[in-house]
Amino acid sequence: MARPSRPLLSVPRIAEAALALVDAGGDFTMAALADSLGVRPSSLYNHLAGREEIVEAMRTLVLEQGAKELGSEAVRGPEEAVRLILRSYREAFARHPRIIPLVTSYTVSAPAVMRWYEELADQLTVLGIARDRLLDVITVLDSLVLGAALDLAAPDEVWDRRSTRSALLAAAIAASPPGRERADRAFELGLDLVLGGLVRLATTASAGSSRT
Amino acid sequence: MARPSRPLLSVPRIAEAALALVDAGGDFTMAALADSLGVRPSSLYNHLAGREEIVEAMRTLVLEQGAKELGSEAVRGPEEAVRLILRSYREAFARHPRIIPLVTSYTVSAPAVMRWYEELADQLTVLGIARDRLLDVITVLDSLVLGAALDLAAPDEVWDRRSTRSALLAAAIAASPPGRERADRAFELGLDLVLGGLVRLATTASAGSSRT
DNA sequence: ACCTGAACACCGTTCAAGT
DNA sequence: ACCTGAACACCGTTCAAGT
Repeated sequence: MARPSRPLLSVPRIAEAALALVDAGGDFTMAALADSLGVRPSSLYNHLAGREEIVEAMRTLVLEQGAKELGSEAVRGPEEAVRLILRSYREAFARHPRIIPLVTSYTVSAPAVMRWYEELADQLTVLGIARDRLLDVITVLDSLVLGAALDLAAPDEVWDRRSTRSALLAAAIAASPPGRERADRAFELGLDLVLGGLVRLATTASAGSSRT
Repeated sequence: MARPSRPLLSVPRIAEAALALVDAGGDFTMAALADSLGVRPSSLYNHLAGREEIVEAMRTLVLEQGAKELGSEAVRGPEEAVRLILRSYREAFARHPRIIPLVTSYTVSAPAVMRWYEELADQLTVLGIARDRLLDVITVLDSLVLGAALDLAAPDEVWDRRSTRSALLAAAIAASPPGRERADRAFELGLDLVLGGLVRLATTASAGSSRT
């Protein structure tokens, strides 16, 4: 059939199909991806340079979905705003937890991702975080969210109860709800702990610099 | 030459050689690994079931190195103890940051890893964390450390200064030290924020439950 | 401009043969 | 028990040919 009158493929269509494969099976191959699009593997190279660019397109797709919800809610203040930003970022990954391992070693430059960090920087400044501390704080929040997202990709039983000889740890594992519920509760606790610390950091820093 | 009088290979030797390849190049292939051991690829299968088991052996190797330093220092109290545990875990990965992306999808059962969580559970209990909160807290700390470790595997320039239109974010990126120094400073800040929160959590919880 | 089909080098893994 | 060499199916990628 050679060239169709209208293109069968596009970068977003390819990324969506790849995401569906990863959601279902944890990974994708060029052959399976082409198959699911009703096309030959070599056709994909008319739209992207290769597998790596497909992964990049998937990440952009996921984060753009998350960014949509960002401005939609009324917010009571900067602390609440930071909470919402962090939650929405984690939830974007929570919808497709299995791409996380594919996406971890990368350079951030996609506009959709950058906007997320810009909003975060703004709200942290309103909260009172000093300029020279800003990127350290962003890095901490990034670590927490990425680690929490990673936790979502983990198996339901993160810790094997039978492989410990500690009664204390075994009991804690047994008492905790499984999988997603534990992950969600823990993330909210993490937000409480870190944001509590941030508010105090902002307060003490501004008290110290009030004579400037 | 067929079978040698003494085995040329062993699981630890294979894991070490694979780790050297990953440290140098970010990944390994069975062919390159066999080559670096002076052996044919098929020989590896006499010692492990396949590539996946090699990755597992590498993780165990890295975490055992980190666990060695664990009990060696005198400690002033449980908060300091928790700090040391978290630091040593992150530092184990910091020595081989490039394995982190290979190792992120989990099932914790290796004894070396379990001992780390046992010690953490003990010290958190001494600190005053309630039993029913224990696994949530461990999950938060796990997220922070894993996220911070992931940050170590990232390129020197995590954020591309030129791809943002926010003057605030651009200035923060420009002002921050590059690569490892930013990552280290941010991790220490993360420890301060979370542990501060944990101490307050322990205090308020024990105050609330004092009438039990 | 965009899909195809054949061909490429390379990948992880299996297994009978050898000592 | 442990290394070898040949063979396997599969992988991502290239490119001349077709419209």
